[in-house]
Amino acid sequence: MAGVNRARVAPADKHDKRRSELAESALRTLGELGYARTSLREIANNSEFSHGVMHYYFADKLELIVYCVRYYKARCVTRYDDVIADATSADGLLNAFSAKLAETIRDEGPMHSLWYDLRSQSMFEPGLREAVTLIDRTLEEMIWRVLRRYADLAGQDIRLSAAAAYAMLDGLFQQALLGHVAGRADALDGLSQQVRGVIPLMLTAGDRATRPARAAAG
Amino acid sequence: MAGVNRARVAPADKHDKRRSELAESALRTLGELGYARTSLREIANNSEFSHGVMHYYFADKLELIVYCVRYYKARCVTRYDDVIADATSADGLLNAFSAKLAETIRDEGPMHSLWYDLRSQSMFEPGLREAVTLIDRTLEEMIWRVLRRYADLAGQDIRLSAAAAYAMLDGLFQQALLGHVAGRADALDGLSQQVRGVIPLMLTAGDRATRPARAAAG
DNA sequence: GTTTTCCCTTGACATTCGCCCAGAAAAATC
DNA sequence: GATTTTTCTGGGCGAATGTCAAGGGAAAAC
Repeated sequence: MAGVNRARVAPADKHDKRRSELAESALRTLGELGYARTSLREIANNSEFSHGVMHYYFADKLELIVYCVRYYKARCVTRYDDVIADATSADGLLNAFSAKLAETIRDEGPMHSLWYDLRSQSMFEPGLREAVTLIDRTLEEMIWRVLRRYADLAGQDIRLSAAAAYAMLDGLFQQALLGHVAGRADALDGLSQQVRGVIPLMLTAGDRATRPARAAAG
Repeated sequence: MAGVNRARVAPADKHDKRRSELAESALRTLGELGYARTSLREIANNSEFSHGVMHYYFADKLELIVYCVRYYKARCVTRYDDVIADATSADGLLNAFSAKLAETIRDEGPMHSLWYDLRSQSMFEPGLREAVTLIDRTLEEMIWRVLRRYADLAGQDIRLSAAAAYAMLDGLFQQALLGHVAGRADALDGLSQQVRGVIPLMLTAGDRATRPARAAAG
């Protein structure tokens, strides 16, 4: 009844492909308006389909949102893998990573706004929690990979848990995003500067592999 | 036109008092349902008034929300002042502060959820930004006071900006809140542990005023 | 005691929402 | 080319929303 009849060729792929198209369109609208103000009709208006089709591919508004969140995740997982792979020195990694953080805010600001919006919504909407928790975990692992590579290049150990390291960097990132959205011109440069100053503190020695003591001033 | 007619006695005080009552009631509902799902009728239902009165005291839904946010701020400013005043040693301050952080999540969880909800909403709703930015700044100053007192007691210097320190601690706090709301039993203890491990890293020497190197493990 | 002012209730409004459905259009199958 | 299946359209439903207006009723002012 729910539409899981497969005849012969490859209808499942087609089905998923259309879902992805709709999700992509939905993400664009969600990124602009946020979770609360985005309606299925608005999503459909910004796509090439009518509003009825949303309910054909998604049982529920929540199912659409969750699908979008997972779909969005897929594009984030490998965002900093190049940075990790290309790095040849601790300082080089630090510079590339901090720059990339600022860059993704500049290039994909609305998407990040949406992420924080949805994560907040998950505190009130239990149906969102599983997907949100999974993404948060994935991001934590991503940060952890960066940090481990940085520690390797610096020849030192990390003295933080993966959870703590991610939480703190996420806090910096979020503040920078807020500043960026609010129009503060120095938000992005400030983020890079802060990250370059903070990450060395997460290693054991702290003062040897990087520039002098005072880290982020402004 | 907006209702600034004062006759004789003290109508302004009465007016503001009622606004505060309504704001308090609204905050209770907002904390439970979040910004998106809370309607003026729902707020009124959870109060002793009817839904029409909201528009009598607040021109707009947004004005009500902003008033609520500012009203909520007033109760937060001095939350850790006792901790600062009562502390006699760096370790004592650290323990008291980290415990208080976890305590406020346990006691006022919904209110904090609402705060993060509204802060996220401010990225889509420009009308919220001013109030949100102001609160964020106030919280930053609060954290900075704690950190400065801690540095004084430890006889060391802080090697972070106020913005960076707040952002990172806020990140830890937010993750703990998310875990707490999701039902993770170790979220609160984990926060205290993480904070006790992280804050010493924010000072110059890092390894002398506190316990050994490895800080937050789990 | 009458009038005026203020506070609040109640009901209604236009709009919008998620959801559902009957049927058209398109694609696949025979 | 006919038939079946899949995909999509557009309208409509009930419920909920923010906002507003008309009016009651109590307190204050005269």
